[in-house]
Amino acid sequence: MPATIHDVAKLAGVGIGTVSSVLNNSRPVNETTRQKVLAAVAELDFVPNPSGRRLSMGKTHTIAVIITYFTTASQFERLRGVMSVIAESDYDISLFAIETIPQRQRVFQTVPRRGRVDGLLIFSLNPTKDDLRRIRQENIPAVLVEGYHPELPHIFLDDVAAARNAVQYLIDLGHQKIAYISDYLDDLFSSGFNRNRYMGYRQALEAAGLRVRPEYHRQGWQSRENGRQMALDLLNLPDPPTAIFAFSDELALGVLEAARDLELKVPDDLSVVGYDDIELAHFAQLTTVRQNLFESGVQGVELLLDTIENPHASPTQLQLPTKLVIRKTTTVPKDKAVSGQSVNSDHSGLDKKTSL
Amino acid sequence: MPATIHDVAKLAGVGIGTVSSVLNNSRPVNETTRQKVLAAVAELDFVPNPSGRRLSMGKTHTIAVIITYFTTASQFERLRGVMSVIAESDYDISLFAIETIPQRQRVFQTVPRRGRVDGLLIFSLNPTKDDLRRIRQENIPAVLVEGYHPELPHIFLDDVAAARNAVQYLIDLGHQKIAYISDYLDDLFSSGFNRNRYMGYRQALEAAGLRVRPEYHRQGWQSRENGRQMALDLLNLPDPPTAIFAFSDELALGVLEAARDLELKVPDDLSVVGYDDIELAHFAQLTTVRQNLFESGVQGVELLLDTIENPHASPTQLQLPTKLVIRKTTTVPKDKAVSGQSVNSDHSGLDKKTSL
DNA sequence: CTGTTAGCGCATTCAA
DNA sequence: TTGAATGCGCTAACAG
Repeated sequence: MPATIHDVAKLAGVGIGTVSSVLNNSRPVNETTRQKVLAAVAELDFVPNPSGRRLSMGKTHTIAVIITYFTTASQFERLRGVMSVIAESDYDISLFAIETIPQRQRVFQTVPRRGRVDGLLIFSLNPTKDDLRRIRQENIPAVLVEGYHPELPHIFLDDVAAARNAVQYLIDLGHQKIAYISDYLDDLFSSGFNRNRYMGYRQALEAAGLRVRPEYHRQGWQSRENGRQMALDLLNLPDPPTAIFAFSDELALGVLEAARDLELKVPDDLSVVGYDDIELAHFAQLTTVRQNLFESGVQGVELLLDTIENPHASPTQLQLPTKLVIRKTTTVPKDKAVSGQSVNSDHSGLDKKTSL
Repeated sequence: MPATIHDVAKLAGVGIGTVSSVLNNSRPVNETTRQKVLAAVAELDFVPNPSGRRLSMGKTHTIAVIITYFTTASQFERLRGVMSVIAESDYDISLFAIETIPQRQRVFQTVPRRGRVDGLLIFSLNPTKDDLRRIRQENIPAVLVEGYHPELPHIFLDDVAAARNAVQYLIDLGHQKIAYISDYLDDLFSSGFNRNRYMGYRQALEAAGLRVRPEYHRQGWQSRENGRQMALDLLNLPDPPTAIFAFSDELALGVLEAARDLELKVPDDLSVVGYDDIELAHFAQLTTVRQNLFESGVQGVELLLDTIENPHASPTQLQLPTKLVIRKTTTVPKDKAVSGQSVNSDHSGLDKKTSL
């Protein structure tokens, strides 16, 4: 069994209070005794037992990261952002992935507890009334990343504008038949951002006097494979779209696969726009709405850490910028194309960016 | 402040021992009092404080997952495997990402402690002598995933054979100028598997009577961008390779980007083989060595959970199978190609697999 | 400046 | 079958 603070105290010939003081700099200690203690600590290779200190201090030094869509690359990039700042702090990360409704319930019932974690970082999920009640009752700091709640600090995007802007870009290119594929518009996992992106999509169409066709909107669980299926369905329609706007890059990659399956050339036969700008969007040369995922993770923990330190500040809301990154999956539709000319004909390899 | 076991006991009109017994089924309790306790638990929405529990039981119900190369998709797929089994257990996951030597030291110095975690799951890292000493001294269960140590349970691949097989395939296609790009052959982060893959590469060349050219081996930190750089260097050689075998898919994707930069056609101008078969290898139609990453995570935790339950079993070693998955980034080299014929000319979309 | 003690919340042993 | 007492390892308040 590992050494305890008592072993150290005995070996150093001091009391346990002194050892604790040395370890935590909690009160001045005579330099000589200090050295004796340090020597004993080194000798015994002593590291304080976290359970003991947690119990005593009423602080866990642990942050729960609650993640839905744990299968997607975008969540991983956020998590990487989180880990990069956590590595330099003295907090631990406890990871909770939720994929199903029962899991969601179990996690929200047991995790947001004082004595269990010091704070909650919640990705892409809006808390329900019950969730919020528990969070407030336990008085536990919580930050939403890609989520929204008036009473909780959160990091969000202007999804309506970003989506509208992206679809507007397609319209400007000359597209009139633009489809939208997305996650389910209303389920327990939606953070509402899905709905917002859909709204932006509609707004752009309506502003251009284009009809919103219900058959051009497909919904399904987030995965590349589902993106492929939904795109296949759309492209097999009697009057298929010439452009597809996807709720996420994950789905957009599926669209690209579907185009390949059907031997359609992208962008000439089909334009595709994604959302997120995951690392692989660059590889796939996907035109997409960039949100800085890594950064959202970084800002999220930092905000949470602040909130833990300073619990009584009013909830901060942080809006992250988005950018339409134009790469090589979008161009003018075939019937509008002037022969021999293509909007995306350059091969500079440089991303062209349009500020939102 | 949340309710404690004392609050429950008082409300139910019983002793705390009884409450504990009900909660843990640790001794028979009269059905009537049992119901009273349960009612009080529900009323107060009581959940035991884990720190108290841990301290008392000397068990943390927490597993540390130590991950290097946390930036890569392959590690994420492993982690997903881990989370899928953890969700059904009553263990928590504590995540430690290590990217630098100091981080590595700090993590291995503080994390493998009884009272801190119940077990260690280590990804793609071989423990040093010091690491092992601490692990044994603390008597803490540890499992290596994509790692090797004679005294520790581990999950590994036959990397030598898998790499040899992959390079052999390139040779069979007619390639003679085959390069290898990899992680640094010897740094503290290498799990030795890198060296093994290099060995397989050499063996295949030597068996075919091909010269091993030092300038055809490049080393660099794992990232797509580095893969691109290394490939660029290789392809700008006076006598460039006609095929590149990459230590990982991450690097291989960088090679594909480099080819695009140079306007080389893959596979006609350059064949590329990766290693791992991450999800995006499918999207990129990359020929690669498949190791089932998700599965390795699953097997890893399961093995660890077993070891925690049953600490005195002798260390299990599990070899996972690999498969060369042939997609569309490999073909016969240009000078050998019979005009109009291409080995990979079919477009069935089905992966052709070769068992190792 | 430092040793001693109380108590954090729980499981468990010892009595009853 | 159950209540009370003990201790897990630590921090912090208290007393010197």
